[in-house]
Amino acid sequence: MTEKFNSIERCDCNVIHEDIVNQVRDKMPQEESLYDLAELFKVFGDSTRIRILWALHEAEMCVCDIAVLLNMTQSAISHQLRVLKQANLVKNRKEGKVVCYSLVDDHVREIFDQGLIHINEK
Amino acid sequence: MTEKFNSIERCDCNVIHEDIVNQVRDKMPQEESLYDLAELFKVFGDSTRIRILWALHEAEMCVCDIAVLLNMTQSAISHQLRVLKQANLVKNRKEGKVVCYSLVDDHVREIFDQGLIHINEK
DNA sequence: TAGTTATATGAGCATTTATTCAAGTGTTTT
DNA sequence: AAAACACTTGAATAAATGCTCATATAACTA
Repeated sequence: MTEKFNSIERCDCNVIHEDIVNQVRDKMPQEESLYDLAELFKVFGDSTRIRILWALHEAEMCVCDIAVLLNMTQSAISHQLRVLKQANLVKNRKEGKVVCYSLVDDHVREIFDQGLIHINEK
Repeated sequence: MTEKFNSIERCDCNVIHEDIVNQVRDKMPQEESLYDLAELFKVFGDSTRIRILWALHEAEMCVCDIAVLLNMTQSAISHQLRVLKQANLVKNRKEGKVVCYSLVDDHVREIFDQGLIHINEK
């Protein structure tokens, strides 16, 4: 939101390619959309969270089960589940003392798959 | 690779849900795949890089043009292009002094789209 | 050859982030 | 009621990260 109008030096290219740059500028989505998109991918950009998401894609699980599965502390898992929930990727359900987490929808799987396609094609 | 065998306390859940946890464990991809996947998404998880990728999806561009388009220094753009190249998302082509960058393939667009589907559905 | 242009790179700095630790909440069990 | 249990939360810390600044490189130009 804090648009900057600093002293980015222009070069000859900018003049030569002015039309191209302007065309691209017009086609770019609004700053906010791209920021949100980056925020979403940032959530996927951590191996702990990726592993949690993958696990939840297989089955609904409680915090302590995920902790044992990934061999990490409950606290660490709980912190990351919070991030995942804020990103609207997981939801939870209370069953007595236990809190069960699951995926909100199946987008996660599709995003995974796209990523894997890229990785497996190098 | 450095597998940890620390003192993650087991709870009653782990015993009750032992079968589920083991099933999920068996289905989980190898640690390395998920790590690579996280690394890929980490690259997408920055708004500068997302904006560069989006721009390159519209047109092949040189470093200084991208810098002007995004109103950032050439140095900052160059650093990020390096990250994108290491992730095998962009390639470059030298034309005299000028270095032109473009997308390696169209996976980027597909990964974008999956992300946008999720964002637009809250 | 000297100077300019376009880009790359390394060090430094400020910010973000993932985990740990300690303490707190709410539920169940004894 | 007290203790145990599953989980959450906030502060602290170490590591990672993005940008800036100065400098280096490589190609073009005068």
